[in-house]
Amino acid sequence: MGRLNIVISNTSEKPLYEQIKEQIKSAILKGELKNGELLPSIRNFSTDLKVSILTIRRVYDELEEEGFVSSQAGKGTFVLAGNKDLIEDTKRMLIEEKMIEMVTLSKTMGVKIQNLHEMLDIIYEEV
Amino acid sequence: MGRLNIVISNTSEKPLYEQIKEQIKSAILKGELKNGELLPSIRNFSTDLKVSILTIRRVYDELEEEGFVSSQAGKGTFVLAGNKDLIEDTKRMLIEEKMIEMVTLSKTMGVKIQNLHEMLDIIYEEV
Amino acid sequence: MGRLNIVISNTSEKPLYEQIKEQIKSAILKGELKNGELLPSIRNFSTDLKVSILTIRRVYDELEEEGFVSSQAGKGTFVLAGNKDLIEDTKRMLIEEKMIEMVTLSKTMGVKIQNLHEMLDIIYEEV
Amino acid sequence: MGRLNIVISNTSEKPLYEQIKEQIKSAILKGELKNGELLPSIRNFSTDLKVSILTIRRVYDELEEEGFVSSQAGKGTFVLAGNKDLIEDTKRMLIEEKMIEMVTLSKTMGVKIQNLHEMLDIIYEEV
DNA sequence: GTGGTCTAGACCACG
DNA sequence: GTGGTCTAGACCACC
Repeated sequence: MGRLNIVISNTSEKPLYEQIKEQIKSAILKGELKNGELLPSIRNFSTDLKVSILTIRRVYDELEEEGFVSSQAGKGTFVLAGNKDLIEDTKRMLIEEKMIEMVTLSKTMGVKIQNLHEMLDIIYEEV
Repeated sequence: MGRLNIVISNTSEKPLYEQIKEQIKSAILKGELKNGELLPSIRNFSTDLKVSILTIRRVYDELEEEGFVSSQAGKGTFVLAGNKDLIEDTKRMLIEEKMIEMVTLSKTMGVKIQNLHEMLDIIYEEV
Repeated sequence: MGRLNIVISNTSEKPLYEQIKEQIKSAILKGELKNGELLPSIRNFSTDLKVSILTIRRVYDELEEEGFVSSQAGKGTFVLAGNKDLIEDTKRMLIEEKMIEMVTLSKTMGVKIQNLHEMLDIIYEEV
Repeated sequence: MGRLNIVISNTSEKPLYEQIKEQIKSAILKGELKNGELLPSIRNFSTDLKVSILTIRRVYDELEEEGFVSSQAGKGTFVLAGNKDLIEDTKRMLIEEKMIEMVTLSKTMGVKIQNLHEMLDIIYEEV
């Protein structure tokens, strides 16, 4: 399968299942995980990541609900990256969401659009 | 005192104390609450907002810890907006934080800086 | 609260969480549970129904996801029946779904529409 | 033999054996498979459909149990469509089952019989 | 008190 | 082997 490096932070305030879920989703969106690829079995994955089976199950359940994977009893859990629209829409949606938060905050504080463009250039270089 | 309209949403997933705290902080950053202004007493405030006294106490405690207000026994809780650096730094920090999140996400998805500038203009108009 | 009689069948092939979920949803759709009503706490409910806490949690989680209830830490789980469109759409959708299954089956077996109308009248009287 | 086009969906949530079984049963009920016809051998069938021999064995076993086929060691598996009553009863039973589900649901939601007749006409046209 | 998250097991149907 | 469901506990933040 494609590379799948999951990093779990115990100090993060985010739930484990959400951290794992986001990283898998991100790997699909970035194209690192391709259509039809088999994800690790629930048991193996939970052993590798040292988390409960239920945590991984929740990850797979929610990813399936959102249309990114398909789980089949007796077979495993597969990546569904065939739906290009879903992939692209999700990308744009995620970015827009963050940008709206930032712009809303900026406006309430009286920050001008020019300053934001400048900040954007600087930050895009740095990160 | 300056304008201080607190809106509490029971359907929000954010804790009550955080909603209240953010709105007070925002009012200070926007300059609606000026240096030295007296905030409502814990008792009055909790009555007005129909929340527990403990909730307001937590709000004031955390705001004091962050340096935005000062509580003095027997006198009340005052706004500390005199420290211009704190105010400006806090503004920039909050915005930068959001922008870094967004840019990081965009880069992992291969979105170009031009597209972000375009999105920024559009969203700045809309929100 | 409104009446909330949950009947669990251990012999049903349906998962427990689905049986419970459907009965709550049905009670909301029938108007037996009104907007704003407080559902039993997860702990009490699981004790009453003699099922695991996790099972009830899953019920509430999915009902929240579908927009029928709202859970708030420290407060409880409330009925959201205010959205009339959601309620009516859900009703029609559920019935349509079943009817499409039936009609599809009937057509593949060469059953005429007249026969279906007759069966419908008979069954509507009986059940 | 009569026409026997089996379509297997890997994304369906239904077990493979059930998908295959239903399609054979449906072909018998529709008259596409006639009395006495020889079904493919377990070995050939499993090769054609690219499924396990165990899966086909289960299909034939259950169909035999329900009286739709007869397996004879050394000869093969034959369609039993001679029993007209079984065929017709099965048809009506399957449809009735679905219709009862739908009507029960409709009644609990206060839907009138007229509306059901109207929906029936519309759906019969569309599907 | 409440829900939100997590663990460490288990049994089942399916392939 | 796989995922689907379920149990019986636990700790946390919030109110």
